[in-house]
Order: sequence, then structure tokens, then C-alpha cells
Amino acid sequence: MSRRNITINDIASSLNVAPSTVSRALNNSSRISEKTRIRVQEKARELGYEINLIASSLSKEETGTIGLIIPGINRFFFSQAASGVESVVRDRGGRLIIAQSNETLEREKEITRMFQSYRVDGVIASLSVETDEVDHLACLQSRNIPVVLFDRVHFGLECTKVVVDNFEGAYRAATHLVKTGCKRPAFIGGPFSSKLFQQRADGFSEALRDHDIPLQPGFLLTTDLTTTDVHDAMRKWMSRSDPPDGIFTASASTGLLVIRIARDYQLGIPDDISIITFGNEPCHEYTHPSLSAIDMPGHDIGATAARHLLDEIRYGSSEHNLVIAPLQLRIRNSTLKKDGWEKP
Amino acid sequence: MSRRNITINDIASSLNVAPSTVSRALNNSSRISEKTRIRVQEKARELGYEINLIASSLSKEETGTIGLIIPGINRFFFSQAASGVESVVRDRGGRLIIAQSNETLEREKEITRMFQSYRVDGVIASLSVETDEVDHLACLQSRNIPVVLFDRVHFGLECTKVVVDNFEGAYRAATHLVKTGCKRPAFIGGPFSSKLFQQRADGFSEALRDHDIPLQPGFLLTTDLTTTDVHDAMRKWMSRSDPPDGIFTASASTGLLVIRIARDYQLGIPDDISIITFGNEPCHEYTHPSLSAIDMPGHDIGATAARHLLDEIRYGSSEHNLVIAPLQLRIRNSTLKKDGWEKP
DNA sequence: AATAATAGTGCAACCGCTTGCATTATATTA
DNA sequence: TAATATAATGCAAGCGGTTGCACTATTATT
Repeated sequence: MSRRNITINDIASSLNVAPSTVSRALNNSSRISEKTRIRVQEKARELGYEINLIASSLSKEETGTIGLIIPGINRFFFSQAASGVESVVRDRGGRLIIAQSNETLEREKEITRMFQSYRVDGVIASLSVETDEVDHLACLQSRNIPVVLFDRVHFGLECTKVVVDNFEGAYRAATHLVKTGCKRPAFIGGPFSSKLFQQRADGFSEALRDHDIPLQPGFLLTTDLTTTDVHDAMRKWMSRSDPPDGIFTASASTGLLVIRIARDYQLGIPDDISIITFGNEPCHEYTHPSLSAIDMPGHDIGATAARHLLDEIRYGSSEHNLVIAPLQLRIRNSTLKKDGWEKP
Repeated sequence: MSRRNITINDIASSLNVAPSTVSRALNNSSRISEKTRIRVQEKARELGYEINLIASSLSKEETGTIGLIIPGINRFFFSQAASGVESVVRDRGGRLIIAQSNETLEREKEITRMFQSYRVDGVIASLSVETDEVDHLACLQSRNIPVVLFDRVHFGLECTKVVVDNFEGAYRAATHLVKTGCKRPAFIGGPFSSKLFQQRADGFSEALRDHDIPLQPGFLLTTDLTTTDVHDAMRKWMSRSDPPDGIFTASASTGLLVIRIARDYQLGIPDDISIITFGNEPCHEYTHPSLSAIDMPGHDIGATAARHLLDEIRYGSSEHNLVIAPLQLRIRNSTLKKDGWEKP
């Protein structure tokens, strides 16, 4: 059982050539004769040689590794995105390090420091809710490590960003509610400190305005989206004599919660109340009724972010784009009122 | 904007000490005087020094990085497990590289080669369905890279394994079905090439035997668990004059599918037919009715695997354990028949 | 056949940190 | 005070590749 790993020196000496020749042969340098290349590669296979990427990284001053920061890997959207990133990075022969911020800025900073130490070639990130400044990311850039943000972006950082059009998605969701017969739609979203929720609220409002549906006072709620918050909101709404007949939740998980609470209130979905969410999860197919949603293509978003980052690394272009990923309206039963105006 | 990264040499020369002194000071070696240590650490902070982990890894011949191989990051159980691994690894100051096999052996082999090249300190893996031999993992071990398997393990590899007791879980699920009034429970699982499904089937059978419930012919199905397979199975069962009155699915996703198909057949759940699954997902709370399950603690399993691996790395112990993670029976509405024998 | 151009290979420095051993400064002991 | 033990620091050789440049072997040009 050979303890020590085979190195290019082993190959070199067993073939009586220089290590540099071996290195070039293994990297298919054009400066090596076909004959030698084959001799070297065969010997390498014979000895079970595997390149030491650490050594290679050190001398090449690039690691072929990119770092991914997400709030939590175990949330559907982010795991989809991670999957997308991973597949692109792998296709291009790279490696991926994934780290979770757990929604704290402190941890996010820790991770960027770690990535810096690791000399990753680039970083893709979706920011924690807490993140209100981006010095830690700017620091990466100043050390020549390009950054690409997706979904949870911050416009204080000059970099390529891959986002969905939150305004448009919300607009479409609200329009869908209206077109399927809702006269009194309501909105529940997260804090406006996150631009994303602001935009979703705006899209919702504008859609109502454009369709001449008045926004009832108290029907546009901003909370922290904790379970309690959502329960409170529902209680407030349902205790009214004129409750909403449609709800748009600005997050997928909130929608799932709302559908359950609505059932507890014995509300008929969608006939008493329609429900649609921003964000789509596998669950949505399995709820009762199945839950309509604005679907954010997580995998594509991750893949796109990765492609942009890798291009920036490869070509050193410092051209920063704002990429808008397409949204899909997934109509399911939670918004198909019997007497709705529009049936698919 | 300083392009080049600060190195220990920069610190050394600006302080007129040797690089080795700086290195030791930064690593809190006891061989350095308090005074120098502080001087060095302050200067390091002042210059914005960040250790180059690549260089450090190369000279220490250890990377502080561990590799994780899972079939797919975007599946709940595995993302939970990954999360568990990550948190433990991070607590101990390490880094994690995650790679997905996408359920193919070939990709799994590729990953192990990549990990080898990366000189990860250890590997945690949950095998692809295709994986019927473990030479690629044995190869890691032979190069002194310890391996820990979880959930999808292979007993051909001598290593620590973290699993759940599939037999017992299935036994408990089946017993639960029986105790809640099922007289004709059925089982649908994956191919027996995977030990795990075999064990679940065995647990199911034994529970019936122990409770004197006969297993009807054709009620223990082994398929590839594709959507078509599940539909076929349900059609076969439901076209009988004496269909099952309870179904135990050996995977969570199959259960979700079954509950939907059952609704399409207009079956009352749980009164006409109870459903319980091996594996629990957030979805289970939101289906209608909510779906009972044997819950595998993904996060804990990952964390446990990580702890064992890191200990093996640190202490070089070659003692290999079989760790059985506890299962939880999550009783929800899909198994609470009105006239069941046992109510919680 | 002599010269120039080109292809193939080797030398050696380097990437940045670590570490065994040698050396020097300081403290302890006789 | 000299001899010895101990603490603090420095030297230099790695770790395993990569790469600019020098050098040799081969081929093309006149």
C-alpha cells in the first residue's frame, strides 16, 4: 500500500526526462513531441498519478475553485441555484465550495475571509437578510476576485447581478388574481429593508391600480414573515366583515402557511379566497388545493450566475450586467375560482 | 488598490524578522515571545494579511477541507445532511466541498478522483443508486483519505457508516398501519439491488407477520419508483376487487405521488386508504391530508458523519463504527382512520 | 554544406507557508 | 563568573507543480 502520492518527479525520473517535460506533457503543451507526450501519459496512468491541485494552484496562482455563499443550503430555491452553479462550474472543469451564511452578516463576512484565504477564483453570493453593506464583497473585488450576486443582491456593489423582475412577477400574480375574479386582493410581504419585497409590493399595487381594483386599507402588509406574523395577519384580515378574497404572499413558505391557516378558518380555496405565492416549491403541487405561484427558475439563475462569473474570470472582462431571469406563472387550483373571469 | 496579496514575507521584512518567526507568531506557536507575537499580529492586521491556505495546505500536506458526495443537493434529505456536515466542519475550522453524483457511478468516480487531486483530508459520501462497487472509495482510503458513508452505504467498504435502521423504521411504519386499522397493507419500494429497500421490505413483512396480518399476493412491489411505475402500481392495486387499505411507500417522494394518485381515484384518505412514507419532507405537513412518515434526521446524520470523519482524521483512529441514527414516527392525518384501533 | 529557423527538452526559480535543526539571546545554577 | 539550561529566533530545505529562458536536436532555406 503506497503511502506517498506519485508526483511528476516520480514520472520524470522513471522516464529520464525533466519534471517540466512531464508537466507539459500532462498538460498537452504544444511544445512537447507526440511521442514523449504519450510515453509520459502512459507512465502516469501506470503509476496511478493524480495531479496535486494544491501545488498546481499555488504555482499557477489560480485555484479553479469558485465559492458560493447562500443563506441556507436546505432551502429549495437555494439548493436549486447551488445545483445550477455546480453543474456549470463542473462542466468547465472547476470545483465549487459552498458555504451557508445562515442569514447573518457576520457569518457572511467570515465566509468571504475564508474564500479569500482559499484564493478562490471568484465568488457567487445571494446575500443574507441582514446584509445592508457590502464592504466584505468589495474587498474581494479589490483583491481581484470577481463577484456575481443573484436574487438577494445589493446595488451598492458593482458587479454582475442575476435577478428576477420582482415587480413584474408581482404584477403578473396580482393581475392573475384580478382576472380570476378577485375584487379584494391582499398582499403580505417581508420588510422593505430588502428591496425585493418593496418591488413585489409595488408590482402588486400597480397591477391593482391598472385594473381599477382599489387596494383596501390594511391589505398591504409588511412583516418579518415569522409564523406568528403570518397568523396575526390572517387573524386581522379574517376578523373583518370584508376580508380579502385573494392573497398574494411574497414568499413561497408564507404561502404554504397561509393555505393551511385558511383551511383552519374553514375558508374555501379558491372560491372564498385565492392564494398565490412568489416562489415555487415542489410542495405546491401537493398542497390541497395545489398552490399557484410565480416560479423563479433557481437552477437557471444559478447556472447563469456561474456562466457570467466564469466568463469574467476567463476573459477578465469587467463589464457588469444586470441579468433578468424569466419568471413563470404556474397556475394551479388555489386561484381557479369557479366563477372566475378567466379560465385557462 | 494593491494587486498582490500580502504574504508573511512582507510582514517579516517590514518587521525585520524571519518569515518563519512570522509564521509561528501567527500560528501562536509557544516558541515565540509574547512581545513578538503581538508585534507580528498587529502588523498583519495593519497590512490586511490573509493566510494563503493553498500554500499552507501544500506545506502542511493537509488541506483542512473535506469532500462531500451526495446524489443531489436539491433533495431535501441530502440538503439537510449537507447542512449538518457543513456546520460541524465549520465549527472545527474546516472547509467543505460539495459535489453531486446525480445518481451515476461514473460521476461518482470522477468526483473521487477530483477529491484526490484536491487532497481533501477526508470524504463523506452517500452513494448513487448505481453504485454497486466501491473501488473508487477504497482507492481514497489506500491513499490515506478516510471515508465515512451515510444512508446510502455499501458494506463492501470498511469504514464508519451512519445509517438509520431501515428494517426497524419499516417495521414501525407497518405496525402503525396495522394498529390504526389497516387489514390489507401494501408496500411499494425501490429495487433490492439497494440493500436499503430490501431491509425496508423485510421490516414491513415482518411487522405484518408479527401482527398476524396476511401479506396479500402482489402487495409487496419492487419497482424503479419512476412516476410511471408508481402509477402502474396504483392502477394494478385499485383495479382489484380487494385493494389495499393502507400503503407504505419506501421513499418520501413516492408517498407524495401516491397521495395525489389516490385522490385522483377519489379514495378517502385515510378512511379508504392510509398512507405513510419512509422519509419526511416539509411537504408532508402541507399535503391534504397531511402525510405520516418515518422521519430520518438528515441534519443529525450529516453532523454525525462529519464528527466521525473529523475524529478519524484528527486521531488517526482506524476504528470503524456502524452508527444507527434514531428514527421518528411522525403521525399525521393520512393514517388516522376514524375507526382505527389506536388514536394518539 | 553552411546557416537560419523551428521543435523539443532541461534548468532553475518561483508560488507562500511550514518545520527540523542550528544559532543566538536570556535565565538559571553551581 | 563560568557553565549549563532554556527561550527566542533564523536558516534553509522542502511541499509539487509551473514557466521563462537557455540549450540541444532537428528540419528548412539558400
